[in-house]
Amino acid sequence: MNQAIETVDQVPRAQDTKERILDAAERLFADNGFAATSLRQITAEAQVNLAAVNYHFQNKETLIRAVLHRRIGPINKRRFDLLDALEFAAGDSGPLVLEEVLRAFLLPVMEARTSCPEMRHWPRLLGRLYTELHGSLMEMFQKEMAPAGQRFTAAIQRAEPGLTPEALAWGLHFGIGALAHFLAAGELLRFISRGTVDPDDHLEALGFLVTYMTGGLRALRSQNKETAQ
Amino acid sequence: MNQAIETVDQVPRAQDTKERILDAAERLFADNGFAATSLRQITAEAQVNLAAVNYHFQNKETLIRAVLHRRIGPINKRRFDLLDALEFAAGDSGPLVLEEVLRAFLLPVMEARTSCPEMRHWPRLLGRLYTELHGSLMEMFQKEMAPAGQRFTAAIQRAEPGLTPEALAWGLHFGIGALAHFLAAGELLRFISRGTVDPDDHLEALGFLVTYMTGGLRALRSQNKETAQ
DNA sequence: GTCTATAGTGGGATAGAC
DNA sequence: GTCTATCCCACTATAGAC
Repeated sequence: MNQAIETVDQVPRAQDTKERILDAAERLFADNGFAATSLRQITAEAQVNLAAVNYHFQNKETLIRAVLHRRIGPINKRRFDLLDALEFAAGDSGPLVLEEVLRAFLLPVMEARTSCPEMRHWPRLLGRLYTELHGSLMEMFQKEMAPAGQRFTAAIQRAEPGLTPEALAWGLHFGIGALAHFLAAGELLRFISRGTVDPDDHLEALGFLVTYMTGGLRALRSQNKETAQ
Repeated sequence: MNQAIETVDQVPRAQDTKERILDAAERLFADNGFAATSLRQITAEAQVNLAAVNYHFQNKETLIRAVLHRRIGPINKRRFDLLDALEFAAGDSGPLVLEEVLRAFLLPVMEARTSCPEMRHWPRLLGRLYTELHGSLMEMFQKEMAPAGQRFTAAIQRAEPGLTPEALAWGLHFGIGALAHFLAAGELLRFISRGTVDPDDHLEALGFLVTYMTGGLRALRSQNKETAQ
């Protein structure tokens, strides 16, 4: 009742304009990509005036930046919480388990789609990000991801000491690619599996991806031992 | 000498207009993506009149289709030749080696960049393809890739009989993602590895990717055994 | 088959009233 | 902060001369 006092007849304006723009942009960018989404589509979906975009954000690039920035922090916060718990449990000298480290990295992205509603577009958005962004946007993203990259690189290193830094970089890159491709083009999986796999079951996907990445990284570690002579 | 008789002062017109458009489009699509590349850029680079595009191809979508179609055949031909050789060597009942099957699938794409000049943009183009194409274009690509998909799925199945069809689909999907991400965003690898890895060395990449995919698929096979009870 | 010219559309951005 | 109206630009596609 209370909440209605100030918003009678304002149903479509319940949220702040700025946030409504971000919400609409997030969904459209995720579904259609950055280049293919026009500001007009965004303002139409947000039920907001076209000029509002240029008022609240200077231009389209800054809007993209804002859309990404809003989500990166919470996702990485969750990652760090999970990794903190693993490291605490392992103590100063105990071992870290590769599967669990990878799960801590991947779970926040996977669960985003289902757990909290306002996060549900992030996975697809992330999938698009890697192939569509260039220049300053990519640099901005790399800067925001650098701390997570460093902490998880170190954790994987600790879990699998046999991995050289080069092999770890390759493995991480391949894993991110597998993740991004699944998030952006999960529907292909329906085709590949002839309908027997449901790509919308993200927890199942998490299990398969953790297994796959673990196997891939351990194989890179073993190969390295062999060629080390 | 002979070849100059008819082409004096025709240096920029040495090639057929249609093919020059395809060449320019291929490079620009690979570098900037499909949506972000304009027909004007293409005709400018091809040193061809703007209207020529709509004369030789009806519209932009058909041009994209033609660019893709021109390369898929030869790549898959090479794949089949390599797989034929493996299957011949293995005979009717002998085993296939997973590493070799994957190498037969990946080598033609990797070597495309370096071996024959006119193929050098295909890898990046392929990387873009999976995340940028929709609807009819994606269907067309799937249709052209279906035979290769079926043959290699069967070969992997033969190499690793323990893999369930579902696990194989997941593994293949992840592997394609790793490949596409490497091809489209290889520069990220420089960043992740802090400059110690050169993503332009495609033969090195092939080795790492074969190892990674092999390890991932074998891990999926083992996991399946465990959960089979 | 190749060109010029242009139609027709939709985009990002802004000026200026309210 | 919000709106209308509009500028200016780039794009795809086509018409029609040569």
